[in-house]
Amino acid sequence: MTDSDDLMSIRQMCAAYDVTPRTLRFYESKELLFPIREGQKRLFTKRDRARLKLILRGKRFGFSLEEIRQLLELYNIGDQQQTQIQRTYEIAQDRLADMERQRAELDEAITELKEQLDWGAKIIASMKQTKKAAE
Amino acid sequence: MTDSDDLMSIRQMCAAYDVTPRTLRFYESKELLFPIREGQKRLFTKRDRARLKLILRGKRFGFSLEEIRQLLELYNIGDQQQTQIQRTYEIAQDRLADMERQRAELDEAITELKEQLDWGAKIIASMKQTKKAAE
DNA sequence: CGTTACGCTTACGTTAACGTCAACTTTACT
DNA sequence: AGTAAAGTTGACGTTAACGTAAGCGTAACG
Repeated sequence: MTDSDDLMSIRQMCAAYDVTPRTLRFYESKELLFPIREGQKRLFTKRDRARLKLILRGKRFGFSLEEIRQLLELYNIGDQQQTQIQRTYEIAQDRLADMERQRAELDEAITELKEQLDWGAKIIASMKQTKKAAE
Repeated sequence: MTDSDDLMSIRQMCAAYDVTPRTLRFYESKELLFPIREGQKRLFTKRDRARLKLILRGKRFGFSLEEIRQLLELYNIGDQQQTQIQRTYEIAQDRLADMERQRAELDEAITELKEQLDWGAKIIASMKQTKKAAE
């Protein structure tokens, strides 16, 4: 078991994470991924895969790729100067606050939506009753 | 207190909900709002304002305008035929499930992000210590 | 009666995040 | 050698949700 089974082709990546080649190349162009090259071809490392997972999850929360790129720097924290770290740290704090606000609103909306649904269900039920009575 | 103080001009709407005229006209064109007309001019009713609030909240959760439009039909449930109601009802059920999944993921992400931040904070602290020691 | 304010329509411009060719090259069979 | 599979780099197309500017109507104000 060498280091090489740590590397994946673009197709393998696509299959594994359900994305297109275009997407992976796009992410590379945006400096979200840094696959190494074997000649022309891209080879994705374990690190790229970890990053991709975070990217995909980030997207599900509505983060922009640029925001995700900044968050990813948290994982590179050792590379940066202290001021940079502080900045990144602050960005993440803000994001966290945003997310918690979002969750609170989401809770509210879920509750209200559920009420709406109950209401709708009751109307449907009453309509069925009316229909039955008319038969 | 007649019915007329129930009506707002486009500018009043913009001020009240922090949106642009363009946005309101756009929402109308997409059949999310239905302001009445006084000559050429739009007059927004209480109903439009209620809808706008829901639209803006929907957006904060990353719903598309089209999805929001469908959700808004829930509030119009009396107007529809039974099959239509059923469809809308199902759509809302699905959305609700989506939202709950989203919340679960959000909870997870918040937890992980918090851990990352703790980690970052510790590193920063230790760096300050090191710096102090060097002085 | 001119101009400022508000409003309208039409229509082209913009950003994000890819999709979708086209036109190669390289590698892998057969 | 022929060809199919997998990969590459441009470069233009697409959708959503407005922004922005042009050109026009009208209504109140000084």
